[in-house]
Amino acid sequence: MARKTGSHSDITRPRIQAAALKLFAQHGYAAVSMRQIAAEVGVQAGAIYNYVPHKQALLFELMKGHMDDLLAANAEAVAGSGAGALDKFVRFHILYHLERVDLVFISYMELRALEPENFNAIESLRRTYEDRLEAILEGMEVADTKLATLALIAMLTGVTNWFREEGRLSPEDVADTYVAMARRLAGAV
Amino acid sequence: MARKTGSHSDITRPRIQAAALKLFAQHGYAAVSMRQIAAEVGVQAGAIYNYVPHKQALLFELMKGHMDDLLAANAEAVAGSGAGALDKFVRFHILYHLERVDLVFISYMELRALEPENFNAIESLRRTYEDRLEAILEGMEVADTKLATLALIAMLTGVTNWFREEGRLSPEDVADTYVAMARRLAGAV
DNA sequence: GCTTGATTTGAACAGTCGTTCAGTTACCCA
DNA sequence: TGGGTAACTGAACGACTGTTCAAATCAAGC
Repeated sequence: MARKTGSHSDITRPRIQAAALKLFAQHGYAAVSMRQIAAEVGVQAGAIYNYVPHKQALLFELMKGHMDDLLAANAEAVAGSGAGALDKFVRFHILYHLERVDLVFISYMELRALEPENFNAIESLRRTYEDRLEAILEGMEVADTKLATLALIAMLTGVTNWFREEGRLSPEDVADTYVAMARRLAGAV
Repeated sequence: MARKTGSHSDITRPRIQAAALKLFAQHGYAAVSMRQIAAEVGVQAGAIYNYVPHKQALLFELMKGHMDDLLAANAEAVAGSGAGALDKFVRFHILYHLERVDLVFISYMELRALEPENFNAIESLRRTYEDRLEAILEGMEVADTKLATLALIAMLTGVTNWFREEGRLSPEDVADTYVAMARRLAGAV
C-alpha cells in the first residue's frame, strides 16, 4: 500500500464538503453544479466522485451530519435541568444555530431537493428535536403545547436569517431577550 | 386589428403564472425549466416568451404582485384600530398567508434566485411590512421592539410551513391561539 | 530508484438548459 | 369570404448538466 497518512483524501474530502456547504447555502442545491464545487476546491469535477457517489449524497451527508450533531449537543446542553429546561433549550438553540448558519439554512431550504427516503430520514430527526421542546412545554402550563412548540421553533430558528455579526447585539444578547420572550409566550413569567 | 376579447392571451397569461407558481413552490426556481412550465400549461416553451421576457421576470412578477397585494390588504385590515392593532395584525397575517401558501413560500425561499435589483425591490417591500408591525409594538410596552418584531414575523409566517387543511385546527383556531401567544410575547396580557 | 496503489485529470457521453425566430395556425373584422 | 394579425409551433443555438473512465500523476514503502 502507499500513502497512509498525509494522503490527499484527508484534505480533499472536508474541502469538498465545505465548498458544497458554502455554495449550496449561497445559490441553492439545484443552482450549483459539480464543476462549481470542484473549482472552489481547486480540482476537476471527476475527482469529487472519489469521495461521494453522487450530488444528492453531498447534500444528504451535510444535512444528516448537522441533525446528528444538533441532537447530540442538545441532549448534553439540556440534560437534567428540571424547571429551567425551557431557558436552557432556548439559549442552546440560538447559540448553536448562530454558529452554523449555513448548515441550518440548507437543512431547512433544501428539504425539497432530497429524494423521498433521504427526506424522511431528515424529517424524522427534525421531529425528534421538536419533540424534546414539546416535552419541556408539557411540564409547564401551556394551553396548546403543539402550537407553542411550532411557534417557538420558528421564532428561534428565524434568528439565523437576520442576525449579523456586525450588528448591535451579540449572540448572548439575543439569547437573553429570546429567553425572556419565550418564557412569556409559554406563560411562565 | 384582430381578436380583441376572447383572445387567447387573456387565458394563457394567467395559466402561465399559475403553472410557474405551482412548480416553483414544488421544486424551486432553479430546478424548474421553461419547458416544464409550458407543459403544465399545454403549450410549447417558446410561447411563454410572448408574455414574459425571461424566466427571471416570471419569478419577480409573482413576488412583486404578492408583496403589493399583501401591503394593500394589510393596510385595509389593520387601519385605525388603536389598542387592538396587534390582535388584528396577527389575525390578518395568519389568515391571509394561509390562503396563499405557495406565494408565501416562494417569496421567502427564492429570494436568493433574484437578481440584485429585483432582490432589493422585494426586500424593501418586506421591510415596509415589518415596519408596520414594529410601529404597533412601539405603541406598547415592549422591551426590544426590533427583536420582538422579528420574532413575531418568524413565528407567524412559520404557520404556513406546517398548517394542513385536514388538520385538527381551522385557520381561525390557529389565529386565536397565535393572537394569545403574540399578546403574551409582547407583554400585553 | 522502483514499484504500487491512491488520487486526479481531461475528455467524452447523452441530456437538458434558456432563448430566438422563421414559419404555421387560428381567429376576428370588414 | 378573404385579409390581417395575434398566438403558437418546432427546430435550432451554444452552453451547461451529472456522471464515467482510461490514462496520467503523485507520494510513500521497500
